[in-house]
Amino acid sequence: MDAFFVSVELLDHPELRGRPVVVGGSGPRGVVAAASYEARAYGVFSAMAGARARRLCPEAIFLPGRYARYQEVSEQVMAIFASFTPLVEPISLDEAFLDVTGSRRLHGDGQTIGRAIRTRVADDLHLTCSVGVASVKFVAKLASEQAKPKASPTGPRPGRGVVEVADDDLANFLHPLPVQVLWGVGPATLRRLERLGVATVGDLARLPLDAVRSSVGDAAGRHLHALANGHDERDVVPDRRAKSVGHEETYAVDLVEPAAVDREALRLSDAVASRLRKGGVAGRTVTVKVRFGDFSTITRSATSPTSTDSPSEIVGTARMLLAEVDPSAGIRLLGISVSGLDGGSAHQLAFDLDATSDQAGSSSASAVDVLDRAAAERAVDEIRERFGDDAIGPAALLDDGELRLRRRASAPWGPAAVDQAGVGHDEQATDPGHAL
DNA sequence: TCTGGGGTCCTGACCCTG
DNA sequence: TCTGCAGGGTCAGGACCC
Repeated sequence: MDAFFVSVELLDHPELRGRPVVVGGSGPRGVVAAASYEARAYGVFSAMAGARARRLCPEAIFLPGRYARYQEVSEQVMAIFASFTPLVEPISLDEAFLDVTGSRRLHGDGQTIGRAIRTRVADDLHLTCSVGVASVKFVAKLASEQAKPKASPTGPRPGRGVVEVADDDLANFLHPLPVQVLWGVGPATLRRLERLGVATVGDLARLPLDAVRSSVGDAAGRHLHALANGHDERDVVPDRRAKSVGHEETYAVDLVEPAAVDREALRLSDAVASRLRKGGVAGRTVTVKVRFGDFSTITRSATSPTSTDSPSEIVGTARMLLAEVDPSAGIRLLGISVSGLDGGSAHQLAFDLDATSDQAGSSSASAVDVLDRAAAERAVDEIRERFGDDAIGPAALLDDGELRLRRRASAPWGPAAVDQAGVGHDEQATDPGHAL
């Protein structure tokens, strides 16, 4: 999709068409999530710090971003893709690989299908997309980049819409491109490759494999060398399962008080657990991530013998891990994730759990406690299903009678506002909820 | 200059076990 | 019983993607 987040905003706010519009980057520590082609003409690009974007283009209109709305439109886009082939592999909200090998008899060749998809997306959703056609996934991705519109000082220049790279033209297409277009070449790998005299994909393709492996590592070396030579055996994989579920948040003002850190750990754990249960999965490894004011980042993790989707168990592990972290230097970002996922819902009872009702005064959890808690969590899920994510939550998150849960990605591009506790909150979450 | 959020994958160190 | 080794699991961190 072309400038997807911005295009959705323009769909809902047509009066902004033709003006420089930026999604994200409005807060003190936010970054740009998407920029309209008019804003790009000023040098504003995604992932740029909001402050820099405002300097480059002071007249730009900054919008906070509505993840749920983009998700909704994304589902409509993916449904159109799925009407051409069942083999759709989403790589983000606005991009997907489609294997149309088996659809050609019905819908025509790759170019024809690409044009038909563009027409459907334009007619049904009033959005534009660009299509790359190739027999190799990452080449198709690069071709789609070349098919996109381009920003210019006089306004957006339309792209070609569909670009196909034939198999016998792979080398001609790939080799002149800068090596950083390859998936897996970021700033660190680029520096290493530059030391080998590599500037283009062709330079990399001509190097001996062993030289590349010794420079960037075995796995990355093999992968990049194969890509540079146009080899990519990866199939289009629909229904890819997540391997971890996590939440992290950057705060408008660094957290320094242990109580504030604890409260945020509870909030994040609750959100993660809720998503695990929604996805029907549970995980064994809890990881906490802490980024300090100087941007140094540490992670700490612990793996338990049994998997969990319980907020109390996740926050318990997170608290244990955070006990080793001194927040006095200021915590800029806190994150909690759960990995080692398997099918959730069923609760494995550990041997140290009492199989009978817990005795009064005993500090150990009984099997009955666990089952009661699971029932309570199911009830919470049902309430959230009916009344929204912010309808119910841990009492410890009550703030002046208002429950502030701020769930998945409601402020995905940085903090927007600051309250007295120094914690940025989502401006959309205004309805007081009910605490547990 | 200032660096979000949600992920995946890889590497190396370390520990445990057979 | 001790030692060396290989393999697997865990943990922490880095790099990268959209």
